[in-house]
Amino acid sequence: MVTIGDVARHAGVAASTVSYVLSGKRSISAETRQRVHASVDALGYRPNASARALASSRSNVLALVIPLRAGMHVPVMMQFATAVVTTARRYDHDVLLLTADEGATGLERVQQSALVDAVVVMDIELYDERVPLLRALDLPSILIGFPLDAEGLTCIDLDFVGAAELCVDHLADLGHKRIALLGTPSAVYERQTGFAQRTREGFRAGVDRRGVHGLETPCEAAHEAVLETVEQLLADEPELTGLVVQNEPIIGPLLDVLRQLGRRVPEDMSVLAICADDVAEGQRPRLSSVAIPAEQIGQQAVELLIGKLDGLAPPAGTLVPAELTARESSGPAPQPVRSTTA
Amino acid sequence: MVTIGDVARHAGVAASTVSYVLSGKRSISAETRQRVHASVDALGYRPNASARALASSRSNVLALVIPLRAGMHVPVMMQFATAVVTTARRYDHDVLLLTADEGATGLERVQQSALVDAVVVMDIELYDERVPLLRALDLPSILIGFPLDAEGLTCIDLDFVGAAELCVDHLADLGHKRIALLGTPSAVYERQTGFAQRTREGFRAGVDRRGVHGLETPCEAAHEAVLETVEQLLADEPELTGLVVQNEPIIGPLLDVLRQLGRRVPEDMSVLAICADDVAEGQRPRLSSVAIPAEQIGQQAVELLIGKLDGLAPPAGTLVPAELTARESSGPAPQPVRSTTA
DNA sequence: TGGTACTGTCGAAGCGCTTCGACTGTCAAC
DNA sequence: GTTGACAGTCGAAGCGCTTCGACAGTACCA
Repeated sequence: MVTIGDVARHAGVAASTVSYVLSGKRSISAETRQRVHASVDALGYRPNASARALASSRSNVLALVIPLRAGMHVPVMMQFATAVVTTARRYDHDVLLLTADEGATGLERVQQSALVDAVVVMDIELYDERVPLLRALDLPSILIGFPLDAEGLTCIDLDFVGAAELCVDHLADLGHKRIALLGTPSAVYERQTGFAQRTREGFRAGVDRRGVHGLETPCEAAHEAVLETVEQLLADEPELTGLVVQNEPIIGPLLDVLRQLGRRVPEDMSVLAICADDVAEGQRPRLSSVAIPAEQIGQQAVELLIGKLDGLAPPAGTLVPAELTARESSGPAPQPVRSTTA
Repeated sequence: MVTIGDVARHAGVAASTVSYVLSGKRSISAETRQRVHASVDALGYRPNASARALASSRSNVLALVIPLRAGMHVPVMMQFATAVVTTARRYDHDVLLLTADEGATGLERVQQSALVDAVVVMDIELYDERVPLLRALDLPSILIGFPLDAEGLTCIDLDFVGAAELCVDHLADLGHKRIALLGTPSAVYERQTGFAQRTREGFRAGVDRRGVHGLETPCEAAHEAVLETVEQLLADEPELTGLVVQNEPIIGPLLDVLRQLGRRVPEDMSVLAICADDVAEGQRPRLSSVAIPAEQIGQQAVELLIGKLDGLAPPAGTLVPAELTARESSGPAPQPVRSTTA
């Protein structure tokens, strides 16, 4: 193991000089700088993370709290996680993985033991138990998702209210009068998960504003559940012609169910999804959708956090604007037919 | 921030005594021990991780290298990751997340900077570039998956050869004569990913041993690709009556395609999957399957690793035995029909 | 020509912990 | 009564780094 002292000796300078060359915190002559860098390379020096953390009280590690709960769609979470790790690395930070089941305790632990400098928290509920803790603990943090009371916290998320409104507008523009929101499993609503609640809120607002008729229902992930839910929806509203889906795992089954029930997409039923673009593209017909830009959000979250660590004042809340991409699954509302087929 | 010195003062002992009480590395009188614990609680003391790591050259952090590659099934990986984190916590360790795209470099980095004590590597290829590095780097490691040459390394995985053989045997026992392996996307084979290769190997061995006729094909994840692949399979082998699937995301589409092609499961076609139990249970009909016990493997991996850190000699390779659960999707082979239906 | 202001470098202190060796009693054994 | 062994505790050193203050040297201005 080669230490900073070895490098200093090799380069014929003091250890502190090596430190300053590496950190750039004081000006060093070009010549010395070069010599030090040469020695670093020659010896293959790599600073010891613990020593550095101890001396500087900065570990260069971020914690990422990922949810492991019922009804969460795993691939999307993974995209967030990946973006967080990749971006953190770009700013010379590593990422410690905390599972949400360690809950608030875990946050306290990593902060008090100075394991991490800051934390990224995913899957925020409207009344999240971690929120008061985060406010109290002076550990810089960013939430991916908005609690009801975001006072004093930095949050970022897709504008789900806007996403739902965009969907309603799109359908209304196409002439649909009776539409439904096929949501997440009910457990997600019961937990008061922010994104689900806000989507519902946006849906309601859109429906009111456009004067169309809107139904809402949660939906579990199993194939059978999808069938039942859709049948129920059609029983409640036989003239239903538009569906907004916020529930990635049921997208495949939903399209099957519609086929099975003899409803063509988009001729008889327009389907709009709030999901990752590749999922939308992967369906047949390709789904019109509002993308969940997980990568962008994850990246921006880390950048805001790093900014905070550098003393920048971040915006309190960042809503990433929703964008709708029209593909093949949405079209003009079918004309209501009476029994006049000949 | 309360330090060990504060605790010592509060308890009226030396700092080293506090340290020994906490680590148990020297015997301490019951009375002192109690006093120290009382002070720890009273002050809310939590050892500083960096200081501890620096002094003891043990960070109590494990690295987890997760794959982010084409064709990997995300939910299963997540199960591994979760099991690893949960188990690590049980042994008082944390988990640092490394993405595979930092590759070998990442491993070198975390080792040289003494960020982690050991590493869990997932998604091993037969000729994995990280394998020689892991052998060279003296960083305790465990691989989830087997490279071709596992000499000097500790590996653990499901016995995929056995899993495939079990599937072939099950079908052969039911009288099936012509079966096929519907595998992972071809990118996974091209990478020479161990689990895919070994499954294929077991399939071939089983087919030979039982004297049945076996086809093999990779399959991409899109719905259309599944349709094409199955049609091709049926064109090549019209009398096909058994399918072994190792490709979680296509399971849903596959069942649809079979329905669409008018093949009833299991009356006309038996389907066996190698997948997580909840996925198998979630289908209609419920799939007969060989489970991928991600949780168990992840847990055992960490336990082996912690053992290694404590100086225990681990077994070189651990193959978790495959187990087949017969559910509703497999049944006796249909009798071959000529055109004698009336 | 002296004062001022940098620039570039060094040495030492200190981050909070572990661990080694040393010291003090106690108690059993001879 | 020594002697040894051992349990229980302490102090000091040191892990590898950052950072602060000091200081020499150079440059510039009055």
